[in-house]
Amino acid sequence: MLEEYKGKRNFKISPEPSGDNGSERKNEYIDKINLNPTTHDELATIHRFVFQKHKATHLHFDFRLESVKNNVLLSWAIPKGPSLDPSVKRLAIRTEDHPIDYLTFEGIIPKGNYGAGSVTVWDIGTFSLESEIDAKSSGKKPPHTTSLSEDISDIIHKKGKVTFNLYGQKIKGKFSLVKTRTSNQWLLIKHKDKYAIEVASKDNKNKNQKAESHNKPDLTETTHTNIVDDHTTKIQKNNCKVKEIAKEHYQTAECGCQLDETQKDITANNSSLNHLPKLIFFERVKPMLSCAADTAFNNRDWVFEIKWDGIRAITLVDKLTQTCKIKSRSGEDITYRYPELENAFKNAFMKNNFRDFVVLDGEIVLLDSKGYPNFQKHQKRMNVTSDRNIQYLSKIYPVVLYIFDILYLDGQNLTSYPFIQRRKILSHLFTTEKNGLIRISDFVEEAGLNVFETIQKMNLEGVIAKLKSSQYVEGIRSKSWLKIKNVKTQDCIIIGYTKGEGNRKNYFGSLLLAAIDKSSQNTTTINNPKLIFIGHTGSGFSCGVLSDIYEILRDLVVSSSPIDYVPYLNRHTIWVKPKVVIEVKFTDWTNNKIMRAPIFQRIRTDKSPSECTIENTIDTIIPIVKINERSRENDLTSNIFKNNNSKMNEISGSKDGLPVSNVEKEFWPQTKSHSSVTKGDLIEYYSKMYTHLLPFIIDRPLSLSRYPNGITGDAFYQKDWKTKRPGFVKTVKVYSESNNSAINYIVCNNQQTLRWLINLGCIEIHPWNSRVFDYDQCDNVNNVENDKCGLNYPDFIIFDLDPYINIDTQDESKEPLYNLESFKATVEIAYSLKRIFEDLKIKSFVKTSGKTGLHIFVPIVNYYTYDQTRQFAKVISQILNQRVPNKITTNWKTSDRKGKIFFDYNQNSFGKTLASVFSVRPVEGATVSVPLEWEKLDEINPQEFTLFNVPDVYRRSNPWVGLLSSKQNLEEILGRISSLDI
DNA sequence: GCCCTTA
DNA sequence: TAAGGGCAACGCCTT
DNA sequence: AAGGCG
Repeated sequence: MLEEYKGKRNFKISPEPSGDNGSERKNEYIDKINLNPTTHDELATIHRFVFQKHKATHLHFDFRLESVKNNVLLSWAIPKGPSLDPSVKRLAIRTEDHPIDYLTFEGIIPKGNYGAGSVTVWDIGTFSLESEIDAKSSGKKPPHTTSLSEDISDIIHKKGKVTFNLYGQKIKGKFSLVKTRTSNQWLLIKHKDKYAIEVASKDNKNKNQKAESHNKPDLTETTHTNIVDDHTTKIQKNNCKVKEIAKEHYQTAECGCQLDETQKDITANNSSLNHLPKLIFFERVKPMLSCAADTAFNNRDWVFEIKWDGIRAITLVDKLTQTCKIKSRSGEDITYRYPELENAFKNAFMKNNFRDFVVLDGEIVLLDSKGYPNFQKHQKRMNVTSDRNIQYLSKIYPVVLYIFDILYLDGQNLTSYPFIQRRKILSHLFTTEKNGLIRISDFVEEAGLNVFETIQKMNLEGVIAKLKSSQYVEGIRSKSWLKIKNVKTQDCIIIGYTKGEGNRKNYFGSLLLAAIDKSSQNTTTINNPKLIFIGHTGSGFSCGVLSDIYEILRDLVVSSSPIDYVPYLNRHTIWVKPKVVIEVKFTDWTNNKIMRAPIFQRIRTDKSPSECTIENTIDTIIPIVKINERSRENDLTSNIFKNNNSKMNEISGSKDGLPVSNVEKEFWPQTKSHSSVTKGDLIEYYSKMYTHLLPFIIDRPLSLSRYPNGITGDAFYQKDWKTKRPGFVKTVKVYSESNNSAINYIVCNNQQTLRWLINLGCIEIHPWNSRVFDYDQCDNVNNVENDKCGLNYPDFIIFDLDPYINIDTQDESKEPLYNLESFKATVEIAYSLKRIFEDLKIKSFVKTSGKTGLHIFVPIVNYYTYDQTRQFAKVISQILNQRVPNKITTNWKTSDRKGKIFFDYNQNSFGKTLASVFSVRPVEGATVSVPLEWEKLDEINPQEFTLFNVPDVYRRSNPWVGLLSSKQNLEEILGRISSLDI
């Protein structure tokens, strides 16, 4: 009987009853529920039930009914617990039978076990099966008994429906359990009787009485106090006031997540939310959400507002400090993004009728010149973080704030007031200017259909219907706020599909859609209508439809696109004959005439492709860019075609299985001297060279310089890695004075990381000149400069020689020759430097920068700080300047550098980097920074060393092999400087 | 946003 | 029933 | 390039 129960549990670990205590019914449970059976027979007729509160992964209720016949507890898990409202059906999932002992079980099921979490008895009592009870006496005189001949387990197996009366301390009255079509799913429904509480009814006298009573103390208080789950322990340890408040709030919220709105409001009223300091209230409050509804309606109890297409914003306006604070739907502080709103509030402070502060709910909207919301423009603003851009954008694209609710006023929580009253308060509060940035969102009573018609004509996003009497329910999708979206629909022709991922890998991921563009009819004939691409849809398919459509499409596959021009592809595409018609809904047309967020609705077997025309839309049609105008799109398209037979698999699959992307992407465009170099070529180069490269970058923080679109595309620097990364990628947090916080640097200590970096578009690698000593110490302001961290102690002194730049003669045709000339001049200086080093008996190493300069490394023991090595380098630069007067400059100013070699000793500083040895440089020719023998330096042209030949040239020898082990002592060297001949 | 799974 | 996870679209900004 | 947002 209890095999399933036993099989799921390990009774050596779990305190739950094993179910092996024999079958004797014990009096003790009966005693607990205050019955005094006098005979054994009477005892046998008593059927008991229990509701247990089970804090497992989710808080839920376990409902158990005793089957005397089988000596087990029939069990259901009820996520939301019982409801006393007959109109509320509660899902009950049938779970395995439990032993009778479980009736009074309370305890903690340890982590890792089945049902891990705490179990408490929430209500316990007896029940009687309905069929045995005289309807009149139902609920009045509990008979507590059921005939021995009928057992609940029989009814359940036979009928899939059972009705019974519960006689508990919290839960009383008639209930039914009804089986649904899906296996194991039942519904627990309260019948109408004197215990029922109908929340929905308006003339309900027991308004304040809860339909559900999860918050009542548990019956077994004493036992319960021993049951402490992780969460409460944690909270109990914090006893500062704020945390106490947080605790209360959390606990009500924890229950509240399962409550319906009426009860949620009541708990909010009773909680300390009413007295919260303003900041705490503001920070904690979550926006109330709305449920989706299909159609608008007319109803006296409702009001209707425009659904503004913008960004939800909760605002704290503080009159005392003359500030406002705006937070987004997710709780992020976004005040700084909208300086114009801050200003507007400042100006409004004098003119409003509140004393202290208010908390408002609204939507930030960017309006176009005609006053219509423009979300696409808004997107350009909403993620911008740089101050300058924010200021600029706030002037050219200012936003407005439509306020539609007030949650808090001068220390008073208004969330439990009826909506209509809150709106009254709100309208008395502000005198808003007609074209000011702070506006109150209008509403219309009753006439929802009219409002919807109007917003449809205006092409707005939709309407929100709000129940006049409703309270503000935080963070909940409440049915008292309904969104009715102005959705558009479109019949489309499927022209292709992409492969699905994850559990959709055996089907398609999305469908490529096309329709007939009426506006270009003049270029087409009736027999050959012009199909244009209008987007991908990947949502709205149920399991069955997914496979149905897939089966249909598989027979229609063709080798190339059935339409002339597809502006972009998001992944590998399989084309199909344009035969199948579907209907999708979508929110709007984007600027490129692509549907925004299209959702599959249904297959239209009743329509032919020729009927799929695009309806006229109000917004202006912006012509789609031609292929030639957008080379990037062109590239993407061709890449995807090429991928079928490309070396993508060769590179990603066979070598090490690390994922790479867009290997065919052109990173260096073709030139007279070389064909184009792809990202795949770059990956191949580094995979050949990693043994040479890795020793020079291990344990060194990296500054990434990224070129995701090749050397001609936009590039950016990146130091702080904030998002996720593969497990093999090491990082180190380094304290930064300028940020007054730690920067999380990438460290490349293995081949996989190198591959990952290259795939991110890091053409070159920029390591620090010092290594991490202890990865856990560098984020500490006190350690970052001492030897615990290690990063302040470089391994080499570096000299960066850059040839003169002649700004006047930037003529690309002369470039190679010109470069060689300046390189030769740099070599001369390098040799002079080398002679100084020889005089000082210093070992030095040279590499090309990969461009026209040279990098000279003097390896040292890492005992000296950057400040010391920089001083040393400065001394060397002075000596050099005396030996070769007027040939070098250490001045950054380019005018000063004209005709001279720039000798940069300032690179010997904390956090400064150079492109590492064997780095490919993002310049024409895909040249590489290569190490050289000093003697060979005047024989080579740095342009000769490219990503293509370096692996071969350096396969056998590496002039820098001894570098890392040649750790020289600066003090000895300094001793020799004084006796140096200039 | 939608579907599916989970309890 | 309803919350959470997985999978999709598009355009945008960020690093 | 990849993540995150609405």
